[in-house]
Amino acid sequence: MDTPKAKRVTIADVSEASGMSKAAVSLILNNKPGTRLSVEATERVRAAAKELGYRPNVAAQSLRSGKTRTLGLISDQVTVTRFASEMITGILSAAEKRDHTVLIAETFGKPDQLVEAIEQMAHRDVDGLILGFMDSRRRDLKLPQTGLPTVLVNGLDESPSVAVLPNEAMSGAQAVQRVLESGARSVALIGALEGAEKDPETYPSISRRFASLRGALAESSLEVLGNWVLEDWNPTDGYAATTQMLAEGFRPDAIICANDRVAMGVFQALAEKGLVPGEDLSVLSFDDEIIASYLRPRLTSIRLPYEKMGALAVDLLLDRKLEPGEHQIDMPLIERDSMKGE
Amino acid sequence: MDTPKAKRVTIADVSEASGMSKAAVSLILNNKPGTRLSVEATERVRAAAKELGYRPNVAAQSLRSGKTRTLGLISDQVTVTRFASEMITGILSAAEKRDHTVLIAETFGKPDQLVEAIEQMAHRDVDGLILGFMDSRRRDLKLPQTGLPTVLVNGLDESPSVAVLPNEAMSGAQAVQRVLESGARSVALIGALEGAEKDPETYPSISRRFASLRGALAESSLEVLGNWVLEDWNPTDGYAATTQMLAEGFRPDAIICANDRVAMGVFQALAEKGLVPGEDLSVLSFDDEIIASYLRPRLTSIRLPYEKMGALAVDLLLDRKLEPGEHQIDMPLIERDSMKGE
DNA sequence: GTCATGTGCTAAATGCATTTAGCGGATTCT
DNA sequence: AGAATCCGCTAAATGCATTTAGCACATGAC
Repeated sequence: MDTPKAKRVTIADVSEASGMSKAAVSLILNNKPGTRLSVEATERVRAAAKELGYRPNVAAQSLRSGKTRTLGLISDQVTVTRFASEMITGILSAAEKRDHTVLIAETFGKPDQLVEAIEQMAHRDVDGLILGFMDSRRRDLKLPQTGLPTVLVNGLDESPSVAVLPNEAMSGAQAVQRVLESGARSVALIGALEGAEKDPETYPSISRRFASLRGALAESSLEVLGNWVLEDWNPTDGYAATTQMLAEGFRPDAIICANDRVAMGVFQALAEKGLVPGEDLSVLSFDDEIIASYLRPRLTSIRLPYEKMGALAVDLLLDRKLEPGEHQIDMPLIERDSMKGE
Repeated sequence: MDTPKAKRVTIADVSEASGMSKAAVSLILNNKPGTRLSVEATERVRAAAKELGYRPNVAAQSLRSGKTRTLGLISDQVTVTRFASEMITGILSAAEKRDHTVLIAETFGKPDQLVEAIEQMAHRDVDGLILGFMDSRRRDLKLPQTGLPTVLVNGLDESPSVAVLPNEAMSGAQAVQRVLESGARSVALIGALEGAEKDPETYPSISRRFASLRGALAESSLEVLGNWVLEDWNPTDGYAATTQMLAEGFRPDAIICANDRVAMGVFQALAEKGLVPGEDLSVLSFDDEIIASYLRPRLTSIRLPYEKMGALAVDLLLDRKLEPGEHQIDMPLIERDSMKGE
């Protein structure tokens, strides 16, 4: 029908072409140490392999070795926010560097889909599993016992596990530092989430972010204006809090926002009063979502380093660094136009 | 070291446990038609397989059949915008429905990386290839001859190929229809891209979007105000055009924006003049990126249906519908708060 | 009773790469 | 010279599922 039977080149073909046995070919092409094959033989084989365009059959290799050179990524959400995509990018490039490929599945946050996906992956004999989460809660994952080496990215399990998290313990201090450099004397903190902040076991990232923030604030000379607790971290929430704050007569030199979506609402409220971030006051935020660069002026934000987190997960898996515990990645401050000073 | 040798359950184990041959087990478990095995035998085998938790070894199956039940997705960008993620979601669920898994690679738009990725995928014996693009230009892809069935999503090749595109030929008419329903008499079209609009061969989506828009506008009773050509489709461009438009005294009943990023800039310019979309005038946009729902008021937008496009690509591949040509997916209008009427 | 069919099932080949045990010849040691 | 060692290389086993050819027995036709 199609091409006249584009037969696959196998090791047998290379063996025949080079006049050596299949065993010799395999030994040579895999650079096995301790073998005693002659230089000419080695060269003949390599030449023949190249000539024929030989590529070992991955299925056959897997069948023999039990290894697939494939990693599984199971994410709760691929679709929303820049995070999942960036994590995927990090994982993809790290895996490619080490000659592995990546199988992807998505659970939409449903526990049974997670189990299903894990079993799928186990069935496909992946060499390791990465579980990615879009919000870093601690969950009771109830992972099926597959024996697969597993790393969680941006999440924790009730059971001990290997986890990669953003270094939120430093993030707040960094923010306060930058606010001080802006020359501010007073600051408003918009976006505490009451439940989350007081439950560090369940919400490691949020609680650490705020603990770090409040600790640094307390040690600083900054005057903290009001206490702006939100229901949620959406633009509407930031907008409402800021409108209220301005109506109550507060006029901070700087605003620290819980995240970029909150900051977006803050920007809108400020714009309505003719206040321009970066000129009339400073605004600093967390996460560095895509909207941070869309906003006018562009938003300075402390970035969630998903790409590096994904890459580290791959390395941990492939280097067999699998003692349960947390690995943390620093969060860089992405300087744009919403902060005064510097 | 680990578990005491968690040996894999093979077909031989099932064979032994059920007292039937391996051949019989394979025949039964695969529901081969035309076989004449007794009902009791069939049941014994199924019971044994279930009991032991037998799962066929994928590598062995692939080795035998030459099929891997794996699809390759190569995307130029996973990281930016919601599109790639959504395409991945569509592909993932469609593939899962048909019991296939998906291998993913990213090229960052670099042609040599594309070739590299395709060869990787071919080497891994994927059953089909999906090439995803974030902006739908026609490109000279120079695909290596792998013989792999291939579908392009949101892109075209110079050579004939199977492609899935959004149905932009309808999108403009739909937009104009909605603007008429809003009760508008006049409209401004913000965001023509001169080069792209006049080069339908290279920019099928943009040119069709605008051709459709202009055609429908000409047939309608609407007065079209000004001609707002942009350099690029970023918030800044939309902001600048709108500011200028308002300064020149234009005051359209409705604004149609080239895409959501442009609309974001339009919103900012309107806000500065105290104009509220959905109340003082209507704003309609294209793409339905995440920011569309972040904006205040939330932006009504005609959606790029990436998820369905991805899913269709999978079906085309698995159904072997591979005659070169275009498949189009309708673009739904996502109603939110920025349009009057209805 | 004999030949032809039908029935239920299995042995063995196959796909491909990897790895171990070991063969035959050359060299070195005693 | 005979034994021990080394060298360069290969035959064959292995991993697992699928599929084809065909075996042994039962049933039916004449």
